[in-house]
Amino acid sequence: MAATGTNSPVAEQILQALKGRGYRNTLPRRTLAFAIAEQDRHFTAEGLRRQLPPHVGRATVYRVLKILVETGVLCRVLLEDDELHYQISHRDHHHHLLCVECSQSEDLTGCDIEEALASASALHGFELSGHRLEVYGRCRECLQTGPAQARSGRDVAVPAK
Amino acid sequence: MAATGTNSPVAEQILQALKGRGYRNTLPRRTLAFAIAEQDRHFTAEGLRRQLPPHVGRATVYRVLKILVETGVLCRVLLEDDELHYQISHRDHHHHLLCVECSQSEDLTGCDIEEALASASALHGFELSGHRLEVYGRCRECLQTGPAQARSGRDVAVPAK
DNA sequence: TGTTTACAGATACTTAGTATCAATAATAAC
DNA sequence: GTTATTATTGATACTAAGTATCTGTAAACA
Repeated sequence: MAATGTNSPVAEQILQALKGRGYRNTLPRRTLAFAIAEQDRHFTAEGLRRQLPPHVGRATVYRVLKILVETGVLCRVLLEDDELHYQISHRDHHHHLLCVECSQSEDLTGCDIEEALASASALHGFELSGHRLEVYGRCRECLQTGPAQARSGRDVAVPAK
Repeated sequence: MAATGTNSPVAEQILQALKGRGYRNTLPRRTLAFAIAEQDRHFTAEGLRRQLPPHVGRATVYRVLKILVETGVLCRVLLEDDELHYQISHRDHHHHLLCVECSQSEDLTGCDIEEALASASALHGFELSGHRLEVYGRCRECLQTGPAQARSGRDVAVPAK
């Protein structure tokens, strides 16, 4: 079959995940899988759609994205400006270090907030059920190339005061 | 004037904050201030609007909310389902413990993630600029009244998988 | 009391996503 | 291979949340 000609392990992985869940292997889904595999940054649903041939409908894009998030293939990341993006997920529950300059993202490792959260919640009498954490900053590459620039504007994702 | 008759310290505080920033004291803003003061949970822009007399326009509601967030009077909280809510802010940068059952929220104290984040980011070569953290769970009251209930469904704000 | 100008509300638009539904194409059955 | 079943598609319309624009209005201040 045509599409598989372009050998893309990531796309194959996505299609496998769908197959494993009993979803059919359709042309739009293959198209989506290859398009997603080509993203090297996090992306929005609409941004992705713009990169697809026009015959792939909006609804289909959203439908497939939803399935892929449920399947664990993609995860959703929330940017500082509240924009919701998607990216390939490499592990189960994890957090992201998001570069506000180049949109690169890394999985945050070496940060054990789970324990701290658990004990803090306990102090409040809360039974912890989940949390969401996104971390924003500038990545190594951007720090090297672009000289830090007066860093104007808000620096945290909360009321600028 | 009618509205100020109802003595509400919170509303007064909101109006003061606006005044201090050079914003005019208008009828719609007074109406909004009193309505916000009456909220005992976090609320959405639309939800708030529905509680207002119809002559207060949509645009006005969103405009005032934006100003109040910038002013630090309100802060935005993000629920597990990505819904954006607003609530009165008591301090500068802080996080929330959100009860998924009764929508109560508490400021999370006794949780020093800043340091952990800083060192973890450093490991990745990131220069930290901000973060966002929301914690979900069940509050003391809900734990006592409603017996924990099989806790079906997702328990974390990440791909169900 | 009048003038300036911020603000209001109406309206239209945008973005992100969902619901509906008839036509189509994967898959399974034969 | 052909056919039947049914998931999936894309079009369309809709919703929710928010922004842009614009004209009339009303605060604030002199």
